[in-house]
Amino acid sequence: MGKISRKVDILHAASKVVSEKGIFNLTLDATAKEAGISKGGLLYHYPSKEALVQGMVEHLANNYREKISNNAESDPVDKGKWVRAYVDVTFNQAYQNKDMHYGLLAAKAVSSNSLDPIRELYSDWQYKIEDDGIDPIKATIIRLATDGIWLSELFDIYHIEKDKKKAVYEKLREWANE
Amino acid sequence: MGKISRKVDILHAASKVVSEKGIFNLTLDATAKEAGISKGGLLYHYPSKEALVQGMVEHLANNYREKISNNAESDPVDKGKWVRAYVDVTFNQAYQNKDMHYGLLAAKAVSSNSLDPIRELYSDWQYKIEDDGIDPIKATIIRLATDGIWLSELFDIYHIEKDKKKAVYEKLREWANE
DNA sequence: TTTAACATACCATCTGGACGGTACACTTTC
DNA sequence: GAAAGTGTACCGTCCAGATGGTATGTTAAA
Repeated sequence: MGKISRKVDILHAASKVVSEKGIFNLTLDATAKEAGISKGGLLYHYPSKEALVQGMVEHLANNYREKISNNAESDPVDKGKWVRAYVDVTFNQAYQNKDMHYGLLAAKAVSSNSLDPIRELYSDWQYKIEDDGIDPIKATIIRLATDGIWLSELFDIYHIEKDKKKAVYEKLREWANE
Repeated sequence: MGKISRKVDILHAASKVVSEKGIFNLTLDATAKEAGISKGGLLYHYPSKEALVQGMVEHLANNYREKISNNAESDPVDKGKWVRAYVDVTFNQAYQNKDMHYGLLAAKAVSSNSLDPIRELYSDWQYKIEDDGIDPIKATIIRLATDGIWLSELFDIYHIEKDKKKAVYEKLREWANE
């Protein structure tokens, strides 16, 4: 897209490779080709495959963190705002560049440390969600159900239908207000 | 363990490799070594890497299907029995040979078709859960939350604490009775 | 003219899997 | 009942191809 950040373009290219061809085909060659540069050019920006995957995870984590923060902070009601933000962003906003989730798949494959930024995010959210003014177990369940949707979709084991997804979304939102 | 089924031993060995060393190190050599046989011997039982992974997924799917069926059929109360069976088995029984879940990770990496047995299971359960005598959306949420736990654990992005897990379990069971 | 942003050529290593054997338990044939 | 044949369960070696990464250009902007 923009010429400003070729690095982000490369990240998108890598995600596309993973989503279309699987983790085993996330090679430097394939990523470079998808990004329209040579392998040398790719290695200039990301000096190793691990660095590339790290970049994917960090980009995803930063985007996600920012979106949820914005959402929670602009919520007029205090009680349950983090739970609502989590549900809202995951259901409605994160799916636009859903391909970026594939960075997690790659990270899980490459090395265990690569997932650290996401783990940190999660433990942070869990803390906020449990202190959100609603029953913490209920809040946790709402969060887990939300995770269940995107994880099973990322994993490709279960794709929920649009209508059902909307109904689930509405019920979860309802619970986040009680 | 038993000498009866070397094939199952091999499957366990492969799962162990994935869980300990990651998907990229699931090689025929590593699996053979872990199983205590040679590569040639391994290839006798599973003629290709894809066949090995296929074996892992099928084994997991069969075990899971059987456990849930037994659980549901022995439930004295009809209403909500499939939802309860799903929650019960996933929380309390599937975690004994949790390592087998790593077959899914391997399958996702190797080829898209390898996951078919699990997809079939899932669509089957979804059907039963929606026709279980309780509100289908609520039933779906219970199921999604259950998935959220094991998927995020498998993915290694969020590990729920024991106490919290128990509390979640009890609340989900409670909802499955309403 | 220096430096950022690439491209090209090349190498060392790893991996799947094909293949030729081996050991041994059955079974059939004579 | 011994010899010959047959199927099962392995072992160890070899190799073509793919892959991550290095080393060394090249070009265009500042």
